[in-house]
Amino acid sequence: MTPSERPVTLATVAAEAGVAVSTVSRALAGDPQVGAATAARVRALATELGYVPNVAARTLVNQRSSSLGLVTPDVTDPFHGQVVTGFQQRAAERGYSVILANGLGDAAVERSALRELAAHRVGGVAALGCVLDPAEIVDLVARIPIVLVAPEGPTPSRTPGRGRSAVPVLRPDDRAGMRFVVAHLVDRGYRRPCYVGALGGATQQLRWEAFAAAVGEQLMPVPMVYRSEGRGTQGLAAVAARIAQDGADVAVCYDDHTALHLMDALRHEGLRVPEEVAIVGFDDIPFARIAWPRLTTVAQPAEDIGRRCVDLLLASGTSGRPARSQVVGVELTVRDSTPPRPGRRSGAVSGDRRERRRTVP
Amino acid sequence: MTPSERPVTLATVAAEAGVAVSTVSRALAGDPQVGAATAARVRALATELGYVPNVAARTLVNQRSSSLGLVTPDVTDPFHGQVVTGFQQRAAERGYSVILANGLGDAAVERSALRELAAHRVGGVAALGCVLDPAEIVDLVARIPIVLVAPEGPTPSRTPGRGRSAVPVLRPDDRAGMRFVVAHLVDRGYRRPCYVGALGGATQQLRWEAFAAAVGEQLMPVPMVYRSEGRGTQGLAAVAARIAQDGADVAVCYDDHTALHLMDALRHEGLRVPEEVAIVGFDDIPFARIAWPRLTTVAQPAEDIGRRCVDLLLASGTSGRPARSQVVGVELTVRDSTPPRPGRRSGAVSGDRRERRRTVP
DNA sequence: TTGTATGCGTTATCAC
DNA sequence: GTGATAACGCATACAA
Repeated sequence: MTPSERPVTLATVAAEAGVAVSTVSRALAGDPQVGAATAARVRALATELGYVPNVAARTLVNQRSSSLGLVTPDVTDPFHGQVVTGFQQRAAERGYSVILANGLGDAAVERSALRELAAHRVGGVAALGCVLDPAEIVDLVARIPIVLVAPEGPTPSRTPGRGRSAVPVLRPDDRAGMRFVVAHLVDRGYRRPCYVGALGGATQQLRWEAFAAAVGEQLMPVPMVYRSEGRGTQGLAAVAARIAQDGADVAVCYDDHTALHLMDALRHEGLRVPEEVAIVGFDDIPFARIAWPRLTTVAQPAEDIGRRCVDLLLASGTSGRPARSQVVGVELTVRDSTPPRPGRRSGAVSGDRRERRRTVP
Repeated sequence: MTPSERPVTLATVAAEAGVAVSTVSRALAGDPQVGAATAARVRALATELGYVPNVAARTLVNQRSSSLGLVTPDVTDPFHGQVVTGFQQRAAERGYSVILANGLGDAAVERSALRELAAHRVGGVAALGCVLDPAEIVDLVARIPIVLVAPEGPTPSRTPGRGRSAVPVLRPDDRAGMRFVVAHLVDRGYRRPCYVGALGGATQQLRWEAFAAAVGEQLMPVPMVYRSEGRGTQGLAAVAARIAQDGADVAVCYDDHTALHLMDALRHEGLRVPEEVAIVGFDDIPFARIAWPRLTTVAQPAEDIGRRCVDLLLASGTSGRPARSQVVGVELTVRDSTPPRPGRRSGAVSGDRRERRRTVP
């Protein structure tokens, strides 16, 4: 209201109210020790003067900040965007701000992002799809609670879900997801599946392995694997051409983004989707639902993952112990990109949407 | 490296190096006044001890923080996501962190978000699609530089582009965009356009007005207007049904999100897109390119808008004057959702790759 | 070239 | 109940 030249602090309010700064601090903090009359007077004066607390000062004296750090490769990716939304919401609910840092999938950028967050003395850091070595990550953030979501860096020990590794990791249940997918494809009469993904990331590797294992369990023929180069449709043009040649009847993709681009590339190649080649994705991003054909995919609870990160971080901050790694449950969302294969008996499921769920320890 | 019990500060390094804190501070800041030898020794010691500067303390003494605030309705929206990415990148380039706050299109949430940013004493605030009254916004952030991107709140004065309003605003050039669209539609032989949007926002209103004006300039018949209720396909089902009834040959949509959902709804209604109803979007989000048919749309330079916000904010911070409002240029991206209308001569538009494929029911 | 001292705005620990 | 005061970690004007 009244635009004052100098910023209004506790001292300003104290002077105006004729009390000490400590009293103002207590009154504004809701300390029951202060008299009801003074408290009311001070509070009224504070709002009137437009007092706004200074978090920097507060952080300094409290030795702990009211912000959490979130590093993500790219907010533009819908899946990451949803995680960010969930993280942001839950953080706000618990009185925390969010400092967002993009890693861009680049080690150097991620490093400086983490350093920055460490400098902010944030109450915790969640890192999505980090390419850095987990060991280096814990080193960078020092003693700040951290949680890794589907890290892409080198895996320190291949004991997923069992022994407690030094750094807590959240991962979708790729095994279960791919089992759902393969069971669904068998049920719908598909016989020649192939897999489409890129190279490099740990998640890429794990997901492919999960698919291969599921295919083995169902005694399906060993699928072809196609590696896309770079993101976008152009990288998938070559893949589409080879799929057309090899005659796969369904392409299981690393994620929805790949799946949607593959659809586009396949059509460009003259193939009809899903009549000639069916498609399966992973993530269930919002656009999977309005693509044409609507995409059958494995749904990850993206926003929930974001929320869970906040809870883990805050719990870890108060307990002092690092959180435990978790496997996040997934569901199969059946849509129109995997119709029943003609000439095969399909399971007597008439509806087009069905969700199965399975929880994992 | 060496996990110390107490956090390592300037004092820690100073004690270890046998110099004063001020010397360490200067050495680490790259002050040429300190001796080369001491500087090197101090710097080595700092990294060895794992010293990380404390931004809270730095902010407190500098009276200005090295963070910028960004409030957005929802990061999940691809357009906003891209703006966030650009903002984030440019901020990092200039040594700033980004505090992200979701407004969720709710006045109360936005209010507390802005209050939070004010408490952080950020160096500037960019607000995307804020529903709050601009007057209240400037009041909330006090003397912090601010820029509004396509605000949805009540417009204080209808003098777009001319007189300097109190708060700087960035807006896409809806007029130009819609002129491009209508010219393109006329050229392709469309005669019965309609407009699909929602109610409420200022941007909604301005965009519709821009479209109506462009239609008038081209002497096209006055278009039907359909208002969708809520987001998503369900809200557009009724619209699709009425479009089928009324017989429009092209639907110009408020944004790509609406356009993509409308495509889905129209197909659900049994209409073929784009053969029976063509579609035009606005924004050019990444998925516009891989939708089927690929979406003709007006491209906004989303990431550039984000970057520009940072520059405006920082310039405003140093100059002390608020930035000037700007109109952001847009381009028409012609894809497959607006093919030449059969039976009409279409202008010999060359250079646009267009791919016509048969529709699969 | 380096050290000393002060203050940034808050909270917390004392005394009154 | 309330007031004075000491930190918190850092940058800087000033002294040496």
